[in-house]
Amino acid sequence: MALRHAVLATLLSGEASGYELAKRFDVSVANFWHALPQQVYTELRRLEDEGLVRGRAVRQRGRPDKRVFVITRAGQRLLREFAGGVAKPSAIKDDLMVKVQAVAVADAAALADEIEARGAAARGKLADYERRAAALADPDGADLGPSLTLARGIAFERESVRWCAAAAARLRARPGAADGAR
Amino acid sequence: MALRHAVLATLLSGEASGYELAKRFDVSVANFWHALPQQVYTELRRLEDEGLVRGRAVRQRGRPDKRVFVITRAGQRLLREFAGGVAKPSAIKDDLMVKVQAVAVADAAALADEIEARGAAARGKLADYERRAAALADPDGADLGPSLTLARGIAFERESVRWCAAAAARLRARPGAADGAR
DNA sequence: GCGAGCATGTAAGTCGTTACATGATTCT
DNA sequence: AGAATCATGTAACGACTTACATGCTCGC
Repeated sequence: MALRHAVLATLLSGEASGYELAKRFDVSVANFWHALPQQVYTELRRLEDEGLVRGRAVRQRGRPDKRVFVITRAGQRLLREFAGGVAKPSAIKDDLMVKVQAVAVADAAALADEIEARGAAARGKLADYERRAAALADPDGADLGPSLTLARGIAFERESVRWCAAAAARLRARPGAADGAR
Repeated sequence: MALRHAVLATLLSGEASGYELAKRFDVSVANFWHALPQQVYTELRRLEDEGLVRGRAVRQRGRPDKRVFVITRAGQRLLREFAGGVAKPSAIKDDLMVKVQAVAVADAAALADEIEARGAAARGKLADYERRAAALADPDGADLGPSLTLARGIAFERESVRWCAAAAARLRARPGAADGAR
């Protein structure tokens, strides 16, 4: 049960609907956490049942109605307790790196293409994070947390862009060019 | 079922026992994947049942006997099929970053300490990866895959070291010094 | 004698992913 | 007309984590 902490921490930056949170988790907060929309909805329901978040319905015109959630005092207390404990080591799972590790039995050219696509995606995320970092009102005060995690995300994506370019080049330049199957 | 691909890819670099693989997954291959010993043992048994790896017993003196595993042709075929498909986006989960995001309701000094400990761990990993990268026999040929994933790990850990130092400094220098509880 | 490292597993429970399900509105 | 976006969920299944279990050797 760690997704709940990620959800609560995200809500510190302001209220959000399940859908908005889901998008952040699916695409962009991939900075330090990742979750699917279904997970987020399920978790929000549980958090509400336990009084850690509060939701209210918002009528919209031209769009389906939605429910936006805010963190409660009990939620903040839970977060503080979580922050007091020991953090688990970070976990990374990256299919693409597994493929790279296995390039000896795979198609290097196709892999180079995929890596370049990943590099393009990283450039997109980078731009997004930089926009958000620039938009923070008080990067050394109230927004210190988000400012630090964004700084991390920016450094990470910059590094990704660099590595993807270098890796694709090395894969294309490698000696035993054609292989693919045996 | 993606752990199996990570195990098979790791075995491309040479045979290993369950214990050895477990350590690589628990500590160091955290570079691009992460798994607990129990998972590795369970997966190895399944892979052997399916003929994707082959194990043989090795008698040892002064130590318990062990079983070392090698990848089979069928295993290589499976890896190649995996490499041919589309890679899932990478997934990161980092408790420490959740804490950082939530620093507004937490103890900033304690967090700075923990971040510095993480930085020290990153320096350790970095040294390990650099040793391994230097030990590769043919970084642009047979060892291209491991060379690229190590390069990624090295860049990542270097960035971690930098970020940890900067983040700890900013947490200690922040305006509203004492907080912790409310 | 005790802790650390080597070496391998099982069982129960929690978490995450995939597939299914619905429905309105806006853009092409 | 069809695709994309907004908006929210349930159910089944597969993956992962935590707790439990065993036993030997080496160094302090």
